[in-house]
Amino acid sequence: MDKIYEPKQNEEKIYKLWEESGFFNPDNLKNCKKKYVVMIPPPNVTGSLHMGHALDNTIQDLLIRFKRMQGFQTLWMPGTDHAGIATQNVVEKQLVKEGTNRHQLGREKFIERVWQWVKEYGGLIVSQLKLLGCSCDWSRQRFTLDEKYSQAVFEAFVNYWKKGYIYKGPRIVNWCPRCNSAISDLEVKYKPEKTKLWYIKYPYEDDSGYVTVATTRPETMLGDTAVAINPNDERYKNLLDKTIILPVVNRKIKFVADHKIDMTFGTGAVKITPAHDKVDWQIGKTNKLDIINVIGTDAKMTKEAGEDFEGLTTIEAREKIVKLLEQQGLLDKIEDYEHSIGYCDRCSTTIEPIISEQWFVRMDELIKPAIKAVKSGKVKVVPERYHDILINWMENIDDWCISRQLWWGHRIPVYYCSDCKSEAIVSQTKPNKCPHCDSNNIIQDEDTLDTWFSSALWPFAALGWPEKTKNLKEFYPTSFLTTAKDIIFLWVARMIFSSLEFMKEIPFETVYIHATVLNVEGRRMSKSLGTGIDPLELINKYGSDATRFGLMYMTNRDQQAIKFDEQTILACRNFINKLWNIARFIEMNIDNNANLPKTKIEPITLVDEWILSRLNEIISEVTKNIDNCEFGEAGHKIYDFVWHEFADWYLEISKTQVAEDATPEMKANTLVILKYLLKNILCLIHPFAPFVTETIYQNLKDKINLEKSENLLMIDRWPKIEKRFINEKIVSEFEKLKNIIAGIRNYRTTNKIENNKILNISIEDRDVLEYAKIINKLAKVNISSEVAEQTREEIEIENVKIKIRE
RNA sequence: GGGCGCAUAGCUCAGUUGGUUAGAGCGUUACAUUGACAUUGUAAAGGUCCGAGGUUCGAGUCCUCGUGCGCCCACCA
Repeated sequence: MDKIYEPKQNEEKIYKLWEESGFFNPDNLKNCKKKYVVMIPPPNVTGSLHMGHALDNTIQDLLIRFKRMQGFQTLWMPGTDHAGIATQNVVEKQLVKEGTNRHQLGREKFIERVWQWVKEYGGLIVSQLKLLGCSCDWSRQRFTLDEKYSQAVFEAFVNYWKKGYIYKGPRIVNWCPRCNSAISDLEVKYKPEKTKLWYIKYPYEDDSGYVTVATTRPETMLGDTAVAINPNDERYKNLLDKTIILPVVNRKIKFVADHKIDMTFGTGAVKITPAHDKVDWQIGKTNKLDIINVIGTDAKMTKEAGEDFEGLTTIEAREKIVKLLEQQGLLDKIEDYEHSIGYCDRCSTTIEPIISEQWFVRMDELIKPAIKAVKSGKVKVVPERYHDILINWMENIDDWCISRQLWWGHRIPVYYCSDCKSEAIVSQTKPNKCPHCDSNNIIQDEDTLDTWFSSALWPFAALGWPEKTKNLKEFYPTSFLTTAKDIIFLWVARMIFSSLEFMKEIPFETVYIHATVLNVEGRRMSKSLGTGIDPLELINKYGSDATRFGLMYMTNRDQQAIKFDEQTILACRNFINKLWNIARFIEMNIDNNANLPKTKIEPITLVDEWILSRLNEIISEVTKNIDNCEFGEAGHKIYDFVWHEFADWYLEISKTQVAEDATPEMKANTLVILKYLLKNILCLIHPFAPFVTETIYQNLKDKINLEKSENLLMIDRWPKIEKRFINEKIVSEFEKLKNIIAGIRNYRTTNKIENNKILNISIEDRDVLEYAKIINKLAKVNISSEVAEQTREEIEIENVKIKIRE
């Protein structure tokens, strides 16, 4: 074994060894009593490993390896997501570079192009997960646009349709003019922006005055069809019957009363544009107002906006209208104002609320069992605080807009007859002819489904649903899911209700929402801002194990953010190396004493008993910590125990126990304990740092195993707690000895005693004298029990008098 | 507007049900180098536990208010 552990020389080799062993695949794990299943949050096929993935997947691999060693039949199901908008965007950008676009290419050719891209680059994230050491069952890997998976998606759609949950209709949606598609509420990100609040006078028809409305978007007034006030507002109570003349357009509009109106904002009177504002749309609906679309899908003013405005951008129209109002003396005042404007999560284009025909899933019925499952704790949410957040969202859920005007994705399985124009035909496959008129002039709906519609089915569709596959039967429901908090609603909630709908069963028992990895300044890691740290660089620099261990070391169960500090990874790299050298030291001692085979553990000395007790306490605590998602705590305990108890104390003291003057019995016993400790430590560390532990194990398995064991550490048994070794009294007694040694060391330093000088001291305490050999070695002293005649100084540690002689 | 989280050493964080002298890693300082490891060892310095009030024999820990930072949700015209 080399002096220093070199990750690069071992990681690839070891990963190959694991893969070839077949034990990532649960079918090859024999004699398992229970199952443990984790579905990977399928990364976007366009993705490249970032810090969030590194954390997310380290947690999953840690648990899978932990459970596998505990004898569970473990399945970690991998896959990638076709990621509608993201992937389409990537390929569209390529096309722009080539001087063309998707419309020139046409739908079919474009999709072909995307598939080509996926085949060429889609495997990147998977190869990166392997570098991280992920023990997924790659033989089961799925892609959300696989043929079989697509069938599941269509099955789900048809199912919802048959139950009356799916409807198509005009509704106000968040429209991204760049993507040329509707997006769901969850895909809109809001940013505060400084703007103006324009106060506009709307005159009454009878010339008796005017009502002033305040707006941030004067251009939308072209589509106004009412002015709303709060029914309790005294100021407007007697004006409700008045007819208003909408300036510029000169349309007659009326007052409506609605409780949604905040009397304290602006003038308490609000212009209502049902076609271009969500609230207005709702008010329009309850009051049966006309809808006038003045902004088109290209974010430009439409024909309905009038010929003076048609074709203008919203900003141009705004300027023109403000000018007109000013000329007509209808602009009351302009105030500075700050409010939030919505942007497309994918491309940061300003969202335009417009009315369009979209497909929706009615949520009121579907969500009920999901709420129940979470409330009852059948699905356990960790950390606890997300429980209420999730419930609250589910209880206030809106219908889900599932159609996207994209080409890359699952095309909506709805067909229309071009001849008889009868109602839509919903079918998993394209019908040969129209059931009404027998025409074979059938066309499919142009839209595709929201990517999250398919991801929502992941826990069971990836296992083969709707077919009753062996996989589905064996591995559903799953055990654990972990993900970032930003997709709790987008994904987690939707998996829960989809699973309850189609499987009549929860998708996972526990969902763990881990922290977000921020940089050390507490900012979001972002590629475009250059504030990110690339986990692959860390793996390259410090090794996969150090990266994993470091990430776990800084993760606390309930924390919401991790301020990522590279120093921790460095510290963990050193820890990995420490472990390596512990193994080297033990190997050296085994080799030096090859003539002393022994397999029974019989602690002789206090230190023996102490380390055995401590190890078993640590095993017990770490096991509990991991089961409770307390990965950081488990990591700290392992780190501290291995380095600062086992290496610093036991290993140092063991040197006296295997020294030449030690009895063969003492030597043999010490060796057994060293082997036992090393084996157990390797097991404990393996889920955190699989490569180095497996490397050491492959080097030393024949030397350190006390009983029959597996060829791979990966499938070896998780340490069993040996209660007989736990002894608190011994531990506190050893603590006393440690303190005495530390006290003498401290005396040496503060008195500037040269490092290589052996200090003569006397101790009369008989209990302490028993450990004279150890104290002599570790504190560089020479203890004598005789009463000292010449004493330079007397110190007292732990009630033990220590006389320092010349 | 509603909700959640955080604030402890120069930096990143632990601190369990309130209980002696508040801990760790990194960094800093001093000393140590041929037998596991300098990616090391030993020791040290370093803290008004954000502020104010309260409960208590006792508060980093519990309560109230405030300040600063971060996050989420919402129909902020």
